[in-house]
Amino acid sequence: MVAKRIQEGSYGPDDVVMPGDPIETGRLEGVLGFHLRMASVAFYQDFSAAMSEIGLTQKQFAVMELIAQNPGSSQIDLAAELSMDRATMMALINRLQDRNFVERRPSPFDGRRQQLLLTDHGHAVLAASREIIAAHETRFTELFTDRELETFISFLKRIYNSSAIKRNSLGSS
Amino acid sequence: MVAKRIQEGSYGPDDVVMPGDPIETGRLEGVLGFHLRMASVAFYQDFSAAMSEIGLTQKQFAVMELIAQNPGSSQIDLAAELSMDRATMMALINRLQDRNFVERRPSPFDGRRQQLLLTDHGHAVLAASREIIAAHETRFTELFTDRELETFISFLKRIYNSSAIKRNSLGSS
DNA sequence: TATTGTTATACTCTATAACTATA
DNA sequence: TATAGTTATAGAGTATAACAATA
Repeated sequence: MVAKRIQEGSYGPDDVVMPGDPIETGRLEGVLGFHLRMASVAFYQDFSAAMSEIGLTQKQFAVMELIAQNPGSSQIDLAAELSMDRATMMALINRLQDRNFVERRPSPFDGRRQQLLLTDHGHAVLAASREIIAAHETRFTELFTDRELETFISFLKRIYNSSAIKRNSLGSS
Repeated sequence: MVAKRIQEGSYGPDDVVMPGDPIETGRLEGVLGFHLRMASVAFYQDFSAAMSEIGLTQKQFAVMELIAQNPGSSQIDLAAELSMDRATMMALINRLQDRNFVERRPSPFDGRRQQLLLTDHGHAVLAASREIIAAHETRFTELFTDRELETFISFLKRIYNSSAIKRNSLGSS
């Protein structure tokens, strides 16, 4: 390690780390959002590697599970459930439709809506995905006891069910 | 609610959800990765809203904190620390450099490397960001006791420090 | 007027591949 | 040969704005 006598704008040769020095996380160590993001990235990377053959992303898989569980639901419904934008969901569904995983049908109840349904192919892909994802999940859940996992998930839910976002958002237009 | 008698490929009018029906998460309820992603999205959205004026992303902020803590470190060092790709880090640093937050200097120790440093402006922006982010963090951390928070962070670290990714990855080329 | 879908646009993150310079 | 940076390219998520059709 090298002594760091850092003052803004004045770095001398002795003030910088040397090649090979370990990176110190410093202030980030106490930042919940940082650890959450790192964990999310780790999960994402393992998911992507596991699903590389099928080629579904986490969001796409979640959407297909939701459509399977709630056939006939609309893009707006799913977007709201996943905290996504309308236009983002539109693009996501387009990709799933292009691959013949998902079908749009005009809603008989509301002319503005489209019912979303899985195709036969979509059901088959979802079934195959579930197996791969079960193994992927296990690689992480095995790091915890059942009780820890329950606590962990309750903490995560506390984050995304909180009203922090609404309190902070400006309501949009 | 509507009875669902779902069989693959055969949906009748009574097999679908009605407009207004709540979306059920179904199988996703037991998927750790789903809850982790939802929490991460909630954090991300609050972060973005809070930082809209400054316009730093979570990753950009983390990189600036790491450079502040480890002046002179290289893109490769930071990329490895944050589980990012070389090219991704390159693009990220380019953006920070274009905004005059970060400076690249040829390393005196290794001709292949560039030392990364914050500019004076970068230090000022980082200081302002820290205050905003402290408020953002509090909106979530106040949902937990100190002890819960400690447990929560230890769980998240267990995820991203695990060897699950390496075990699953194909080693790349 | 409000809602849903749609289209267009733009930025960021992510990753791969290939190239250059250096070790 | 391996490493660090660089460039080009591409796909995905994210968001905003604007428009059409419908409620």
